[in-house]
Amino acid sequence: MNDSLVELPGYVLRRAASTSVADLNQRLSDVRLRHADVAFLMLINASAGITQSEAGRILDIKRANMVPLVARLERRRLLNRKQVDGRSKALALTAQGRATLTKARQIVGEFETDLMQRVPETMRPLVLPILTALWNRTDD
Amino acid sequence: MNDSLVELPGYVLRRAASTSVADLNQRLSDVRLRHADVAFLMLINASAGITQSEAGRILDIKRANMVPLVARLERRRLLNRKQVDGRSKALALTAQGRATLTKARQIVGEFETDLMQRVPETMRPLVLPILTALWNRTDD
DNA sequence: GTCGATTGTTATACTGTATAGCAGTTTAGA
DNA sequence: TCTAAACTGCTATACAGTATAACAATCGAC
Repeated sequence: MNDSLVELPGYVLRRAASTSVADLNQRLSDVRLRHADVAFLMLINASAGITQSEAGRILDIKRANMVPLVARLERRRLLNRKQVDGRSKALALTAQGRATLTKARQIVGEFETDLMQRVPETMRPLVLPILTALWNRTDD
Repeated sequence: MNDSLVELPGYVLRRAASTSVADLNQRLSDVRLRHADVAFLMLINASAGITQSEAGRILDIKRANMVPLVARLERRRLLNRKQVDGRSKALALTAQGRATLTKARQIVGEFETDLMQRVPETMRPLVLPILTALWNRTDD
């Protein structure tokens, strides 16, 4: 069996993800957000009125861990919550949240561009299909 | 700009890595190891006599964090340390370490196979090249 | 031979993530 | 309709991973 780490797709996948997360987080420090915050804000923006639980399911964030995440972004007035029934709370971006998201999106866009640029041009069209296949969204 | 998370390679990369790490860790619980342990053991096996610091540099593990990692594996008699000069300690696998690594390698092999199987056959040859390019090993 | 760099180490802190349990609410079926 | 099961947000807590700072001992280069 092959015993060099750099030839194990699983290992390289982990390392690639960890360096790219670090890179993105550093870039996002300009807007005092982390990568998970931006994913969360993007989701709310695209699905206004979504509940915490539902957002957690989509982003794979446990209910318990959504609490401090939402609280922090609410404290910064980037989103607000509205009781939709006795249990659920609907999330929506504030105007400030949308403005901050616009800035964050710019940063993410540059990051994604730079990320793709690392891949030789001929392979680029396969990056997303391959990563999506590796994700295997059904069993996460 | 594109605003769907599932179309952002960076996001999909993170999710793919996180589900695959969880998967591998679960499989490795049979031998009471985690993915980082196996990478470490594989490196020592391939480079007997490597020092802690050097291993840390290769695996991107901080010197301070190597200490409990090495201590735990040494306590389990999977590796031993030999003072090579006044500072450095050379790492090597014990017989038990090699035996455990053999089992772990089997598990990793199955994991890697299953991982690749998720990707349509025609794209498979590009998985490693693309992941390696995304890793961008020079700036980690 | 001295000074800067390196090694292993301790202590510490922060992030991310996981589980268990709780009160209140909703929903589905007997 | 009533009840049991499922769901929601939440608290408390724990653990893994990772980061920094500082230290003593040692090494290496000039």
